[in-house]
Amino acid sequence: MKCHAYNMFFETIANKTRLAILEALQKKPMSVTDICKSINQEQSKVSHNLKLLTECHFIDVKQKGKKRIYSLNKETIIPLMDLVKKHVEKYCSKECTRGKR
Amino acid sequence: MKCHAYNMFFETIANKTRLAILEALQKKPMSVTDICKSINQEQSKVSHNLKLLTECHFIDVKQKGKKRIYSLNKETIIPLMDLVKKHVEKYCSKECTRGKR
DNA sequence: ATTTCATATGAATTGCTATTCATATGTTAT
DNA sequence: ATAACATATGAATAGCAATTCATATGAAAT
Repeated sequence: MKCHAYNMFFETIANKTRLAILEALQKKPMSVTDICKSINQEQSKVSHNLKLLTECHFIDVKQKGKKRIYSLNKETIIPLMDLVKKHVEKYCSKECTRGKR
Repeated sequence: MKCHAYNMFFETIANKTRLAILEALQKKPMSVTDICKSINQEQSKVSHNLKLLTECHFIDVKQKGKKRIYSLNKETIIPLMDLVKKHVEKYCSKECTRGKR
């Protein structure tokens, strides 16, 4: 197992802001400004996190006028989220043993 | 999306030590001591991390004599790792753009 | 009952990541 | 060329998780 790559994969996805971005992009591709509005977060914060998501190839960008349109890499993210959903539904449905850490 | 549960799922798995434990348990169920030897880490560190993995139902325990045998929840972890493996092979094969953060 | 082996746990500290703020860069229209 | 909009980036700080160390708990053997 390429442990470093795996670790980076999970570390990148294991973040409230980045998860919110990924969720937002499931609906449709969006510009940075739109993402900010959609998840109600500050622009520089969003940009920093978009960078990490892009580097991990969870999302793609293309320039469109002065905007940069980010879109989801559905091939990976959708099945991944499905897996997690199943797990969460099975084990965390009622009460989650553990609170926020 | 139950964002908190998703976040906890990923945060729990996004850790060098815990990934190593999960990998070790893919071979076979093991006691704490065996895990320590297998991944070459200290006992209290391993125990703390086993707790988190257990709370997320990534692993199970059963008592056997004075040992506690931990085993992998293969139903979730194996397909998950397969997904990540594919992604990593596709996008991170040669050079990973990004170094350790 | 006590010792030994096995594991868990609490609390302090270390270490790292996320956010923030200020500013730079890039793109288009005028 | 300059202004206005859109996004990216660097650096400092804030915030949180990981590790460590000491110790407690638990199980079985003597």
